[in-house]
Amino acid sequence: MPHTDEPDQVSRKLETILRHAAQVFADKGYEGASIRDISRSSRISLSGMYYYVRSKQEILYLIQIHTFKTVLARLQDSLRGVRNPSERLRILVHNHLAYFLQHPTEMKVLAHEDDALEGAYRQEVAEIKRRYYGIAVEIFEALHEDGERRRLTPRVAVLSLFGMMNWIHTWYRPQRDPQADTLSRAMSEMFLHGVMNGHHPLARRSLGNGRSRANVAARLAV
Amino acid sequence: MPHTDEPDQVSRKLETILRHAAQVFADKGYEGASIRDISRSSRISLSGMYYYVRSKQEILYLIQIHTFKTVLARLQDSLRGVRNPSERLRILVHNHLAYFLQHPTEMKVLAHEDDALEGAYRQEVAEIKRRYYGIAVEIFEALHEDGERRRLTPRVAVLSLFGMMNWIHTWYRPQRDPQADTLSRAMSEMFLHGVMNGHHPLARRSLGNGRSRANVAARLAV
DNA sequence: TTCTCTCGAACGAACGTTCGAACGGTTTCG
DNA sequence: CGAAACCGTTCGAACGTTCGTTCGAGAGAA
Repeated sequence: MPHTDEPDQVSRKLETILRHAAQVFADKGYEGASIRDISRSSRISLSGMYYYVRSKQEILYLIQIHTFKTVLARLQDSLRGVRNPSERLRILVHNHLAYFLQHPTEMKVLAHEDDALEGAYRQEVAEIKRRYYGIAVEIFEALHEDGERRRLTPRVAVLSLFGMMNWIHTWYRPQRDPQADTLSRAMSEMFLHGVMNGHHPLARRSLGNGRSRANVAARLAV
Repeated sequence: MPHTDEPDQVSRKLETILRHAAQVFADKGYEGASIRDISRSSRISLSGMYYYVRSKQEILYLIQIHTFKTVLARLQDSLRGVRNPSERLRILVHNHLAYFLQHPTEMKVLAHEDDALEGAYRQEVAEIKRRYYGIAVEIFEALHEDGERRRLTPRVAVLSLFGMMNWIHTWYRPQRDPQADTLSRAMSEMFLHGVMNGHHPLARRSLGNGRSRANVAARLAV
């Protein structure tokens, strides 16, 4: 029954497939999931899926590329016009986590099926990942631009930050854990100032200082 | 040919299987790897493997439980006698990363095949994980024992730290990246004091904020 | 008829697991 | 002492199932 009513029947159905596929991949892993699982879940016959999609790999590719492009585009949008490096860092963390928690299944597929793709698919996703990583490195380097000596390589710092954020898919429970705003503030603060915030790292002042200040810092976010 | 010379022929061969299995699981993922792959790699016939092992799940279980128990035991050993919370935290990070980098394949299997186990196998591993997590939480809470108000839930802080550490298996390259000592110092410092170490978090000098910064930002921006 | 979409049926390959035979060494016992 | 029975170990062959993918027929609108 072609040409019904909606804007684009084909891409709507492809979206349905990808939506269900992301769920199945998130549940059972890419290798553990079968096309039949996706077919059953999306109520499209097994062979019918191949009208919309070339292979199982392409399904994974489409999920990853779409998710990643969206996250990257939103980040660039949110970053536009913001110059302060700390603020830019907080925006990156918030952007990442907000999308993460809003689309947990896609993000799990992105984080967990990192090396399931092969060949051209793999390279295309890697290219976007590199751009995303590059933005983070630039932000990190700007943080230290005012002549402060560097204690960490940008690589280690940025990948550690990504680790914090991406690992969430293994433990986050919506009921139990803070929402995106709270969580991203917490992680930004952790990354920038550590959990011992208020104590100077070396000249450890033995006062219970910096209390209200820390509050304001969190609220003002700069 | 039973009873040759070595101490325990059977457990030696089981170890061989587990060693090769860890490599195969790390390369192709638990679901993506086949018993035949492990058989080929360890030079033991397909059916011969079942003399040493009950099932594919049991192979994964044995790898995970052994690795986890070893890491936990070493941690408890290294922690013995150390009271200072910061020092304890540094020991935990160093213990984790040192083992991680020394046994990268096992650690990847531990970190990546988190929910591949089922039933009793899964619960046994979860129990050890809980103990490990508990130690980290205790250390974190001791860090803040001196009346400082808490900005982070221990849960979020500790799981973020684990995220930093466990994510390493996705990016670490022995040639390129720092060794365990350097890396664990970097991550401990990051966790405790953040990457902005040296700046007080809030007392941001309100200079014409970032002329030179803005320059560089403009150059770097996306 | 042609074009877009759908799907039942089938393909060969690969999967985890099982079975029973065979091997060589040890133990038992006539 | 020699043969038979036994035991721990190994493995080729096969089991039933599931996998990703293909094919060709068919349905309905243009």
